[in-house]
Amino acid sequence: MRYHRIPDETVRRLPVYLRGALHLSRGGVASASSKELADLIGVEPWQIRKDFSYFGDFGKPGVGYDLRTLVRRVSKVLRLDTRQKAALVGVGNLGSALLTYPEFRIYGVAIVSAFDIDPGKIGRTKAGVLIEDMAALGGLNTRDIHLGILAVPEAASQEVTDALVRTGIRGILNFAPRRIAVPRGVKTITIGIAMHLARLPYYLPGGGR
Amino acid sequence: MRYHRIPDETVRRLPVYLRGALHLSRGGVASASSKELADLIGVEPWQIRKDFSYFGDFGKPGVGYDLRTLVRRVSKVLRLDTRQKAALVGVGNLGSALLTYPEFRIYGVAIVSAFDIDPGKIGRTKAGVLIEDMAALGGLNTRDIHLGILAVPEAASQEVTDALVRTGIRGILNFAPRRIAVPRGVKTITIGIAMHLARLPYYLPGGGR
DNA sequence: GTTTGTGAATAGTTTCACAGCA
DNA sequence: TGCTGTGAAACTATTCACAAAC
Repeated sequence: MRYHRIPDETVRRLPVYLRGALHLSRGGVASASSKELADLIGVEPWQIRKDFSYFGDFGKPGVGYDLRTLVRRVSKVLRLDTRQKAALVGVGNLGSALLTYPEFRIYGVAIVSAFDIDPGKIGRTKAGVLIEDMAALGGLNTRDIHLGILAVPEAASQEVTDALVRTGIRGILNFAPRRIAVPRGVKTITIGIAMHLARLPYYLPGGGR
Repeated sequence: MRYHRIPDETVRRLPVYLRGALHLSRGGVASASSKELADLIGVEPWQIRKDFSYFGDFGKPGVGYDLRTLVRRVSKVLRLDTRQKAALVGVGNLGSALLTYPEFRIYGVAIVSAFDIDPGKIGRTKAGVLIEDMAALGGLNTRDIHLGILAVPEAASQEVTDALVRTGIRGILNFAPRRIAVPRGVKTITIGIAMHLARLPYYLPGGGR
């Protein structure tokens, strides 16, 4: 195995592989070949082998991958081997849905803190998480929380981002429909839900493009 | 201008440009250069010019792009020049949030139909949309609905997808955390919310990768 | 002078095909 | 024999730099 930088596209696929491996593993399967894994999750086997080769060398020729090892190695690369905590900002419709979203558990990421600006929500508890006043956003640095989930209206997104960065957040999952500015060393991933829906019609058949 | 196939990555960025252009246009601005647009939305100017060059030729050297023209051309390419209708399946927490999601309006896409399996929800109205019985999913082909939004649990996703395809849906925005199988001619875009969050820790600083 | 549109150069990603290990 | 790991080839996308248009 050679020490390559791991391509971003590979990093993007790792959670997919991890989910598939966990699924098989929990079903009692001990090992799987790249082909079996690929068929399960809908990619090509060589893609999986190539991706694994960047941090590599835990497959056995003639056999496949030991799933426990696979899960451990991929988790470690993604830093999901230690439990990650996230703070949610914006407990509106989307934020509320995220608070109860079951999928985060699989990856060992938990929303442990929530903030909103609405006095009607502040002080209440949702999905076991106390909703705090956004004006008092802070102290996350001392609580080992380094991930933020941004589910506020566009107009507030940059301001809230700045507050998150000040209190030590180093990774932000952003649902506001625009790029947010962050200093070097802070990573943002923007999910533009409406933008994804908006490009779907392009691919509709007929109409002669 | 030459007739290139438009790269997928360009198609992905078009809704971003469209949103920026609409924003400026509504603020009373008549035209903008690639640099102005780029600064607004956080990309590089040459990227915008290159992207536009694929379906091209509506900028004026020395001046920039007329925003009305830009909006019209990009909308046409994305097929957002005619109002698009979407059906939502799964009115849980996430589905409910999507029903009230204001961003879809900007692109002229509307959720006009919703389905669920829960008898407690069927027959009720949410955000002005009647929730119908998922068992009766059909007839969308006669209602000019060709987009589907899938917000059901993973276990139901393939089955529901098949039903959607049978009733004429040709584009699916999938929130279930796995690839869904569709026949040729049907496009799916999967948004794996948890998977995006799961790759965020990889980019956290420190830890010596 | 300013800004577009685009070939050419560079960078990044996917796919192939096969040597080598179990 | 079956499957991994990986160079090399093919493909796709980004970035540059500049001639032409206004």
